[in-house]
Amino acid sequence: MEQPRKRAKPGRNPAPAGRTSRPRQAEVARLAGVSQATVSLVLSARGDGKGPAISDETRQRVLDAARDLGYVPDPAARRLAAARNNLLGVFSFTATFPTDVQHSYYPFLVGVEQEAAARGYDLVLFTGSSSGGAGAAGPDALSRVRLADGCLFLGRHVPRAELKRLVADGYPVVHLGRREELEGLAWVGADYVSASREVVAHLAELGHRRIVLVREDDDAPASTDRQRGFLEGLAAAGVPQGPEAVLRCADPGREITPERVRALVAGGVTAFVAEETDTGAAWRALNTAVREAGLACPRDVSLGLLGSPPADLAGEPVPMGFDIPRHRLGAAAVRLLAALVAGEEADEPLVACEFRRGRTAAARL
Amino acid sequence: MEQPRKRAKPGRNPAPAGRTSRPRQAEVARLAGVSQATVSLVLSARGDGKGPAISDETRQRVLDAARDLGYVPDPAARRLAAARNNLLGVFSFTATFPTDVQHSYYPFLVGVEQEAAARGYDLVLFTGSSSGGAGAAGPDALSRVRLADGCLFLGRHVPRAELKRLVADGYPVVHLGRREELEGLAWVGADYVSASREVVAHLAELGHRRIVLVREDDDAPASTDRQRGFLEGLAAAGVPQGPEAVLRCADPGREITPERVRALVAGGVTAFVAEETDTGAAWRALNTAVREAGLACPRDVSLGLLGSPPADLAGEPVPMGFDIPRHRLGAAAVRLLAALVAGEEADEPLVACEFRRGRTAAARL
DNA sequence: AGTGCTCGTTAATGCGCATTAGTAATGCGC
DNA sequence: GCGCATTACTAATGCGCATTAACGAGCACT
Repeated sequence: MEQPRKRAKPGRNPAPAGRTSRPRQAEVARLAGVSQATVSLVLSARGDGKGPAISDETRQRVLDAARDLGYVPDPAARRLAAARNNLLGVFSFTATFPTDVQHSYYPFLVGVEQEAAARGYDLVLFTGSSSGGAGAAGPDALSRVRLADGCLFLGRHVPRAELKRLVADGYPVVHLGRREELEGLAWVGADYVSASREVVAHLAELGHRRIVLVREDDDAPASTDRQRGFLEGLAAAGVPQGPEAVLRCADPGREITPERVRALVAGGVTAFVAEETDTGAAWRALNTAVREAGLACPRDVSLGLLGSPPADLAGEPVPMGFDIPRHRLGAAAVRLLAALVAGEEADEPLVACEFRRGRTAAARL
Repeated sequence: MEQPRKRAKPGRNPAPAGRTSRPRQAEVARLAGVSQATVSLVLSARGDGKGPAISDETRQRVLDAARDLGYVPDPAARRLAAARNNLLGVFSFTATFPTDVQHSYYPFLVGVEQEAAARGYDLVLFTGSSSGGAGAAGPDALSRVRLADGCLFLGRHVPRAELKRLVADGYPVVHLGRREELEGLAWVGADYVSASREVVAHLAELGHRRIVLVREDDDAPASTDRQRGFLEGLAAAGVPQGPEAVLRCADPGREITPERVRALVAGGVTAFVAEETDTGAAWRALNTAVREAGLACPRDVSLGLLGSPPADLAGEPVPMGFDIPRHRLGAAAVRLLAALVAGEEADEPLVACEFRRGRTAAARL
């Protein structure tokens, strides 16, 4: 029998002797007087008593030892060995905490966080924004997220190719906001269509027949959905007016002039709705034009906002419209992601927006 | 020689046959006709040509193979092998934030996020709500942060004992805000002393000689530092007035009355400064009292604010004072933490505040 | 006493990669 | 033609954990 030649041991150097590193399962095992395997069995005990049984006494010794040492499993090792580590990623290409608080994803993150915590997941924030500096963050920028069991994506600047790759690899991904162009991409979104329809319905109930939508020149789903809901609402109210009821402006501030508003009103229009965007330009322009046209808001014309007003208009009367349930959106996203991670075929429906009565809509004179 | 008994091979099952998983280095190696080690060497080539040399031809073959297969490294394995997971924790309690970050901790987090991203770290968010996992935050709640390579702590409600434990274990921890009571705790903070001194110096330059500080009844470092800077500023201006120049109020709203202000002004006081706190009570009270005393702000008395004004006073004239560079504070905290994680002995100095000229201070009449 | 069980625990293994000792091949000098 | 250095690559190892076959002890029943 050939005796294998004794070789020195290559591989990593031992850990730096000086610093006491985080405790490993091996240390817990030593302290508890059991094997590393036992520690793993105890600490990763699955709810369903499937695995090998462990006596209560041993279990307690292990738990005590783990607590005493402050043991925390290494997510990387966990992920490598078990293909999961109870970590959910949140990836955003724009900074997750933008300087402008109002546009931040924070309300959304609150929902995400709550739901994730409730399900025993921790959150890892992957930031794509500044990592590359000049943007060229390399093709593997997104692959960092694979450290987590699944990942939530925020923002519309998520590179298609990378996302597609993740999806194709079967990696659990959920996109915030409707995004159907990518086959197999799971997403959660607010139901702008229904909410917008509801706003129109409300105006119709108040007796309005001629209603105009002011929107920006953008083809994002958030915009087109609102328009669709608006038109559906008109149809439902029995006043289908076709696309001429929509004012699509590249620059609402310039195009929505007092004169134009006055002309429309003179032509029989009694209500306007504006879409919400990051800048709030449409709503802002509409408001200004109406005021400068010398029209009083709930009295002469009714106004609606398909979304929430910009923060700096907090002082103004609350506009009739709807609020986006960012909390619930976040929670829904996590639920969906958790289902994907678990291999289930969950299907999270659109999240409904909340109608807001406000003070800018009144019965038609 | 004892022949070790032949045993069956335990361990993981082979990967589920169905799904074609993404390629590993081994597959790339096979395709390129080299060993896995070579693939690793090629793909993780460090800039400094330290490692073993690889011929250009081999390198190219490997790169081609990797590209053909669409190879993407597994971050979990990468981090496991590298013995660090490039994760930084951010621990905060949602409920309350210390005075230094009260307005919003976004600016701080922005800095954290950017700096972390720039250094290749990802962030793990721990908050009061999620830290308990299944809800109740047990005594070992803080233990969870060990998941990360190091952790940033915000707020003063971090349990001392737990923090101490982490520090004692050599776990890299950085606290936001001066915190010297805990031996060995690294922290970053704004230099309130210098900034407050500068505010006083500015007033002195304008000719003010009798200046009064309005502060709340709190012994937080943020408060005492401001007072110290204030007194140092007086001394530097050659008008040391001792502690009687400080109005320490448990309830500024009640104690800083118009009468009192009028009396002080009658007694020769020409300028007031207030500390910034989470509530902004001192500044608010001072402002109100001055107005109700019938004094015009820059004309009759000059005012200074040792910090930034509360958000709801955004409409008022910008107060003379200083701004806390929250953004840079966040970045500094990450730099410090990264140094600790790397085992370096970095020492992040206090971060300077920015003087703000404002419109509430004028030359003494 | 032997057989067949269940229960509790452990040894051994691999996840995918980085690292490094070792080896084979080649060049170089004398 | 023999060291010796250099170059190019590979084998072996371990990171920390989960998994599972195997093992030993205890027990009941032939």
